[in-house]
Amino acid sequence: MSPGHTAVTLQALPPEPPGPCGEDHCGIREVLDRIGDKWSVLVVVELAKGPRRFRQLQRAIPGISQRMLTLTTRRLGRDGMLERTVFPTNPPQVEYRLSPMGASLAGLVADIADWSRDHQEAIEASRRAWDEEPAADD
Amino acid sequence: MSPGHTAVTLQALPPEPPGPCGEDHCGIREVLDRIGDKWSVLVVVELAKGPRRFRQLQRAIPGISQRMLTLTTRRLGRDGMLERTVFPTNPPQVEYRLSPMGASLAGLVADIADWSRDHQEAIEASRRAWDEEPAADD
DNA sequence: CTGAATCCGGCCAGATACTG
DNA sequence: CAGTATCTGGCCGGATTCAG
Repeated sequence: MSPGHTAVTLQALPPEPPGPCGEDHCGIREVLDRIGDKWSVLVVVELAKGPRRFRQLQRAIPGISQRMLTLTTRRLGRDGMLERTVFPTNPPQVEYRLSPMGASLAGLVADIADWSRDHQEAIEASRRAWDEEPAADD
Repeated sequence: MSPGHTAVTLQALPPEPPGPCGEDHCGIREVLDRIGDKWSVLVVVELAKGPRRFRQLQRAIPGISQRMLTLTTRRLGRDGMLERTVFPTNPPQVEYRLSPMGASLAGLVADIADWSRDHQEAIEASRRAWDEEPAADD
């Protein structure tokens, strides 16, 4: 992608794809893309407990791969949710900690967690009822 | 996948896959799987304004396909977030409206939207800074 | 230890056509 | 109008390997 590259004859691929952003859900998409993925929430929750190093994070989050942890921390860093500090030791150590905005996000995640807990049983009950009687549209 | 199939000689693939559910983020995953996907939030936001019919929803949410709207409403219905009412008219009409729990979820989504609005600019600024100077690890 | 790079399989979403 | 069925491509996530 050369930056100085201006609209050739590429039959102008739709510049504005499907922008369902007309009223009150504009920034939601971006935030949900961040916290909605598989691992970001877990990283945020873990970092809310205090600064962690790369390996520490990986051990604290069972099942995450190095690749996914790298991508997740990078994206969170790009969005300003966490700060990365490199200690030029040997072996190298990198510390991750939530930025103020990241801490704020952690609070939001905590709210979601509370809501989840409060409704978890109701949701599971609803699913069971739905799965058992397919003809019952509630 | 035959159900009566017990551990052959497949060098025992880990029976407990990746259960990162040990402390406070148990039900979060399920809720995020619901509101984290591409369309559910938009459907909830739209239904928060009042009951809608299928076609109405689709028109209110640019870019969603029939298939995705069907799947989204079905999943939300299975989780008890909305109720479906069929009017045996001609042509048939189906009305969707948020259940009490769905309305509660809408409140949560509103909180997320508020947070998103409050931090949208900061996030974009962070991204711009990140994208322009790759060497700056903040 | 902390990453980057590559390959690859599965799942999800979009497009399309068909039914009641 | 309200859905279902099928095909298909893309993206994401996991495993592995290489580098600083």
